[in-house]
Amino acid sequence: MTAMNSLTNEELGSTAQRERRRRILTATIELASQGGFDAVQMRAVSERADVALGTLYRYFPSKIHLLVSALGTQFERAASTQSTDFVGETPADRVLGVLLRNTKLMQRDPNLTEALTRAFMFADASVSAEIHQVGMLLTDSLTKAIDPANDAGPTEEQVAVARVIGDVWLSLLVGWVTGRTSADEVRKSLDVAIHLLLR
Amino acid sequence: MTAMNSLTNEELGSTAQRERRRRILTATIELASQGGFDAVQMRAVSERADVALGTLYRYFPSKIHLLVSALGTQFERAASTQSTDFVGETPADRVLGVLLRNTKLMQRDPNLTEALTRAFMFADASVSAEIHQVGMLLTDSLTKAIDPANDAGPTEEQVAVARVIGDVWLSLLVGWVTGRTSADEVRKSLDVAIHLLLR
DNA sequence: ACCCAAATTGGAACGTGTTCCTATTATGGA
DNA sequence: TCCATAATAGGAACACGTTCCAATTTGGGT
Repeated sequence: MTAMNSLTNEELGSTAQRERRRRILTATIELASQGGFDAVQMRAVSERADVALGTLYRYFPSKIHLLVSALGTQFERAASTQSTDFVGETPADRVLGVLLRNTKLMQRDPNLTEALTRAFMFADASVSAEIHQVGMLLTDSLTKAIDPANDAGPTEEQVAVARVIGDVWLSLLVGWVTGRTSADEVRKSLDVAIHLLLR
Repeated sequence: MTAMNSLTNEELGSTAQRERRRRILTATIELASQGGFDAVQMRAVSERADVALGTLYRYFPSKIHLLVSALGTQFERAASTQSTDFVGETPADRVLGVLLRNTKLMQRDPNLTEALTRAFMFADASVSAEIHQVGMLLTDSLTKAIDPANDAGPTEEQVAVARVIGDVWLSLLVGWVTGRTSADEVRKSLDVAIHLLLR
């Protein structure tokens, strides 16, 4: 109970509380989607979610915690809706498929992506729990794309490669979000990096 | 004259102005080194550099511009003091050498690294000029490490590989700065990534 | 040496993230 | 049902990045 972590859905007792948490995250994503990082203002979130400002801070101890948690829920949703349909002969093709689909999804809502990505990158050590959860989701989906048939879990090497690819993807996403890399350059660089790493 | 970019040393007319700029960057690095990103407060920088707050903003239009520019000067200094002494037989060894040395340098001053890295990652499109400069310095030093004897400039492929390696390094640095990756993990992951990319 | 434009100073003011406090409301055990 | 405790509401207050302004200083051209 360190007041340092976001409250997860599981440790919330009553239905009303889970409902509050859901409203907060929904409001966050709506605001982010409309105006990006800057539009996610804590007062605005609390009003739209119909909670007091103090309550918002009890659920999420900072704007960054809030946004990274929102990113986590988005990733969970994405992971649950696409887990099994890998296309492609080679690991490189499948991984590229997964990442291009994710990239396209995110580029369809640039404001939301900007908000979530910048929060992720700006997060400090106090957000490591929330960050770690997102990192795991990403690495998992990549190792599965590398080796979909494997039930025994990925090898150390596969995890290492997946991590590197995830890192590259994140860097490229940051470049795109911050306007220094075009969508097309992201695709090309991703292609280059993946084929270098999975050959 | 869009007031959107940091003033570079070259476009500063008088000696007094160059001196002011130097004082500002020195103050920035000192404060960052002592207390990290949060300690670089614009009022504190202006006081320590003995410039008015408004002047500070005339030289650097935001805290992020200021920190990314400071990062640029650090990179320049590092690049000028180490440019020619590559050790190692293979490109992978030489690149690893360069990045491990840089990593060690940065890990010796964690607060400074935290401040500069987070600024770099948080920067938006308005900082692209400053960002681009840093990116060039990094990519250059990597392509030189890959192929030191080459006077004709790197190939497209070499640049692509260098960029990917730079991205991975930045992501790892962010992980370390935010406390989710240990220094040892950074070394190991770097080793893995480089040997995957340069083989 | 003088004048004008630009640069600098010093500080007030504003916006937004964060903290804090008191009054009120919900919750769970006796 | 009643009480003790926690949770929430409502909003003031504070910190720091940023903007703005009036007064002063600096520097270059004549």
